[in-house]
Amino acid sequence: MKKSFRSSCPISSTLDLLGDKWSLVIVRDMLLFGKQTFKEFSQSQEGIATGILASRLKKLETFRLITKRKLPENQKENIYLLTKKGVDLAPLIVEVAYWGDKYMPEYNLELLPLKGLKADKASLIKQIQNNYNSIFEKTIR
Amino acid sequence: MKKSFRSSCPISSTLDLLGDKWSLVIVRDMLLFGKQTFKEFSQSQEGIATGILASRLKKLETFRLITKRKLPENQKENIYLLTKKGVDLAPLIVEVAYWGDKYMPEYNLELLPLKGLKADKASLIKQIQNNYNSIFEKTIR
DNA sequence: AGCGATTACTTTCAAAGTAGAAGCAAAATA
DNA sequence: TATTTTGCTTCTACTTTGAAAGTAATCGCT
Repeated sequence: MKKSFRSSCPISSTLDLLGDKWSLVIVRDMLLFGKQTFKEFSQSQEGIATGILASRLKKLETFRLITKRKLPENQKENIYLLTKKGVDLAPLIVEVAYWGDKYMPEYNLELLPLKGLKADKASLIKQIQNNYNSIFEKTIR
Repeated sequence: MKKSFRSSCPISSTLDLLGDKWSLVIVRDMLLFGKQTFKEFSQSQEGIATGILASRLKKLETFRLITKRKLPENQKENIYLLTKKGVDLAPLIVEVAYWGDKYMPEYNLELLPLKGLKADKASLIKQIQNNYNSIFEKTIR
């Protein structure tokens, strides 16, 4: 895994970390679809290869956007959860979704969790984050 | 140039187009630093290779995020300008900058055009877009 | 008009990254 | 105990990237 950053610019540094085709898709699946396990991620619409999925999960864990743990009642599955650093990507993801929905309509028809909520961006972000936090609570306790 | 999209999700489709390490750096340079020519882009802090720069400009032009033209008084330089579709990436870029500034402080020390403007995100976006529009007007007329 | 410098690329090629398939060990289930 | 599930790793082919060098058109100077 490469860990070098091209410059001291926060934009290019963020792109060094997340600027690939898969990292934010994984975060999307966690934040909007509540996915938590390797298997769930590997079944995304986009069809991520398991090797790439493994390397991306490792990178996100290394940079503390997600945590990996096992639940006491299940020693087989790993549970991946977003940290605050990861949940704080919600505004960025929402902006990506808005721009994509506006400018790539030929390819995008439905993104279920965001439907009918376009009026108020700030409350949409809040709702996504609150929803994730309740999933998080439900999972770890 | 690949033109295929993995799914009908606006997030993954946007990442198919812009999810690489360079496209948004070029948009940043146009939007925040007013860069307009191949030479100016090739002199970014991050040191983009000319081959990659050429391919990214072509892609951005193909998808109509930027336009390429020559000014009557200079047949040598190409002038690249953002379209509305490109300027509308301002909110996304601002979110990337905010997240990076918050979570990668060890690498990011200054991004000049955004300094001291963190209080009000919406007006920052507006200011960036208005500023770009005035650069645009100044250039083409 | 001639000449070197500048600009905007293109080409080349090795290195790195990606994608798909198969393999495998540990844990859970039958 | 045998089979399935889960979470990977490994393998191989293919694609993309990055650094350097090359090229053609235009410009600026004399």
